Amino acid sequence: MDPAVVGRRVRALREERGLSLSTLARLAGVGKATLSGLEHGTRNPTLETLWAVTAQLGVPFTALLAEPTAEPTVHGTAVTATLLEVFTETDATYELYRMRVAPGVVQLSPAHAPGVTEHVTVFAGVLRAGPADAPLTAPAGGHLRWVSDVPHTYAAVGDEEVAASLLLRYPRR
Amino acid sequence: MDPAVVGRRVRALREERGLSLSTLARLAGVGKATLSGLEHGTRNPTLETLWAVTAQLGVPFTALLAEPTAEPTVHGTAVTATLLEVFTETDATYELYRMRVAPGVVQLSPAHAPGVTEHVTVFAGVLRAGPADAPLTAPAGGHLRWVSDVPHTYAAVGDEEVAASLLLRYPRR
DNA sequence: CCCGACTGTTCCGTTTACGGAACGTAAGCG
DNA sequence: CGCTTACGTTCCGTAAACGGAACAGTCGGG
Repeated sequence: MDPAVVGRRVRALREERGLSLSTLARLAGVGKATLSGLEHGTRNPTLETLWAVTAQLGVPFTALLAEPTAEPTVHGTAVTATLLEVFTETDATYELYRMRVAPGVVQLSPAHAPGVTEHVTVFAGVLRAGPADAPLTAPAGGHLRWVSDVPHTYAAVGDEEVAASLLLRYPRR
Repeated sequence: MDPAVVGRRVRALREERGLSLSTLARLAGVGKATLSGLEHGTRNPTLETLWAVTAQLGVPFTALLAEPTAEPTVHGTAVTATLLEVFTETDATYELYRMRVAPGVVQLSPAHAPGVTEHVTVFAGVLRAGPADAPLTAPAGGHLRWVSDVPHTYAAVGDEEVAASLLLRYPRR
């Protein structure tokens, strides 16, 4: 586990909220040196420190700490996906994945059950995905949706690895 | 946050697995004194220590850090949202929320920073949301997207509560 | 009985995370 | 231009978390 990762996330969350390092340190009741070191990953923060900071940011620990292990991960030729959450509703079940697509390879996935749809939101890179005969393209920040009861493909456009979230919707039969 | 709670959970998890304190300490690469103090709540463990111990137990941090209910960031009258994950990319950070919208109320939320976009995928119910002057509508399985640097609204259409996932995208400055 | 191997706790010297103060820097204002 | 205010980083003495060793207690075998 990389403390630098935690640091970057804290900094990102702080800046999203428009808080300065000084004010967050004051609100959380920790020293500025502590917070600075935490964000830089040059310190090994204490549970108490982490708690104080995350409480001020209104963020659960989960959001800060990359999942350690035991997460179901699916590996394909180009795609690796880790299951984050499963939402069960009355008429459908949703599976939320964190997805990464390696560049230079095209992955072909078989058809799912009838009515299954996929929603992809691209975080970084450019993704071409969708039905094998008519794939769609989306850049970072973009969103794709298709009905995946036909064979479909995933591919990164260009040299950059694609990061995205994948939401699978399985209608109740 | 009570360190004693964390300690009791670690001890419980360790004993469930039939591990002795000594062996867990050795496996995790921490001192026995450290682990003993951690389980008793008489220490304020370091991120590194927690990581080492939980990794050996095969347990995500979440399981340790009491907050079964977490903290729903109650946006207000109609919407309750809980932060599930934060994704940090090079040009943007993403916050993924689980969202529920109560029927019969319309919620108005203030504008976010420039460039922030919201992606909503509806799981159940019918959602009307988006810029206050031009809201969009989506049924279960549908998807909405808008730029949220203007005031925006959330409302459930009909009597059914809306369940959805909300993805907030904050571009890097 | 002892003995060895094991349990978990306590002691202790070293390492280091802590917060306050001092620092360099940048932006706003007369 | 100063002067002020706020920013984030670095310095530093103190407090405490760290691992190793020594400790008492318990079990099972020769």
